[in-house]
Amino acid sequence: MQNSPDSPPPTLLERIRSKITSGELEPGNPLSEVSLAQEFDVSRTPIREVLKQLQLEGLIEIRPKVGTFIREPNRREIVELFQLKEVLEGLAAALMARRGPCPELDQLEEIVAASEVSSNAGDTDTYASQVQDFHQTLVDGADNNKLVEQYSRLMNQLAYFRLVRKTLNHPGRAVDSSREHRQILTMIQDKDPFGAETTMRAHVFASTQELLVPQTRTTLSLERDS
Amino acid sequence: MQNSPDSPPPTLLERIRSKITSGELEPGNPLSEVSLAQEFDVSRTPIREVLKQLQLEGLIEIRPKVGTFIREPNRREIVELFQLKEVLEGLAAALMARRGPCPELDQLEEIVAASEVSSNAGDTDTYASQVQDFHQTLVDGADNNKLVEQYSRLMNQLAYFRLVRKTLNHPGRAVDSSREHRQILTMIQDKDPFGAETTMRAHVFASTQELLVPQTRTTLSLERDS
DNA sequence: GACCCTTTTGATGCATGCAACATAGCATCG
DNA sequence: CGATGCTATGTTGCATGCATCAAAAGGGTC
Repeated sequence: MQNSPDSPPPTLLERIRSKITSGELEPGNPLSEVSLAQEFDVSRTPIREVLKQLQLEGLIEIRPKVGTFIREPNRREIVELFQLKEVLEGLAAALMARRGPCPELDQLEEIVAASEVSSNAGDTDTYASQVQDFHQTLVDGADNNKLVEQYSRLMNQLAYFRLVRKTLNHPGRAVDSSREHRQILTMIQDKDPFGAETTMRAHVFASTQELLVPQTRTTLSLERDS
Repeated sequence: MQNSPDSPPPTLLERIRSKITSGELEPGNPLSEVSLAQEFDVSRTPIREVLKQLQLEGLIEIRPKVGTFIREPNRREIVELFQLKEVLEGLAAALMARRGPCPELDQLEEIVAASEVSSNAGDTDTYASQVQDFHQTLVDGADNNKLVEQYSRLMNQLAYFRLVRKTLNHPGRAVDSSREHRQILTMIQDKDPFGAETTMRAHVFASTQELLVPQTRTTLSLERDS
């Protein structure tokens, strides 16, 4: 009994999507309908429906009569997606601050406390997953289902996990990031929507800059190792 | 030769979607696959693919083994969608202000000028379409394709056109709205991203309030008329 | 008359087969 | 030797048929 009773089995859509977002399949790789059909032991028809939807989500590209390929967002698209990420997470912070106490707020407190430990310890693996949790919990805590939907689509497109690790490898970013998380949490607890949103956006922007200009921090890492 | 050479014929997805968003089909109405297949002279297979995608967009609900129905967003969902609309259009205004001169900026100038005329004249029909143009042009002018995508999905879900008319029927709202448009335009021209975003968000918020609390303005209109 | 069980109906879910087309490899010709 | 046209192959696009299931309709019983 691996499954808890109320967790439905993942749909075909989710299973195929996770094959892509998990990085199991390289960008540019062709995705044959027949091979997917064999792999998941269904016919081509449901596979085709899934692929069409994944195309709509921007994860794959279906070139008619040619084939289906995993899409790799180019730099411009990544910038565009991060601009959206900034305002969506900013909105989440503001909504959560307005909302007041809720289960997600307690979770946030725990996550931030734990992440302060791991960031100071330099445990980037643990911290990376805590960063994920922080942002996801914040979006969930906004109590806006449509926001959750749009946000998850966005994160799927970014294949975010592939990128976060890179950022956090920049020494010093983890502790900075952790401090920013604490600030945001405090502002939410103080019911300061404007402050929470502004700080959140600055935080996302800073993380984005780390990602898009990786060289600067890498230079710093050399200093640390010496 | 109705079609201009570079405008592709609307896809099946677009045709069926427009049947829903145009209000041609009432919410709650069943959408049979076979009847749609007959109407568009294709088989059920492509229809099914389209319906699955429309479900993902939130426009319809597919109840397995039962049927497909046009979804009507409830009040809570509408509030959620407008919260998103606020930040997305705010982002668009900020990006456009940062961007500087562009074709869309000139279009905006023309639209605002024309809408000032129609709003003062009380021509709500004309003004309603100009409002549409204003917001769409602003989003287009942000030069962020992902934003355009998310925004259009959002507007489809809102079936916005059905609602705008109601708002503008509130006497006085049109002129207020028009004045706000002018303010936003000026701030974009002045390259003031923060001001443009803030004003845009306030504008969207005000319009939303008009929609969700229709009674207030009706009361005010009595005062104004007296 | 109300309730429950059975039947019927109509819808979707999926498998399969064929058609259409883009691409690559190869033979042919200049 | 290079360019061009042809053919082979693999892919998607779509139509159709059957299986499956939910909900309504009907009949029987209490």
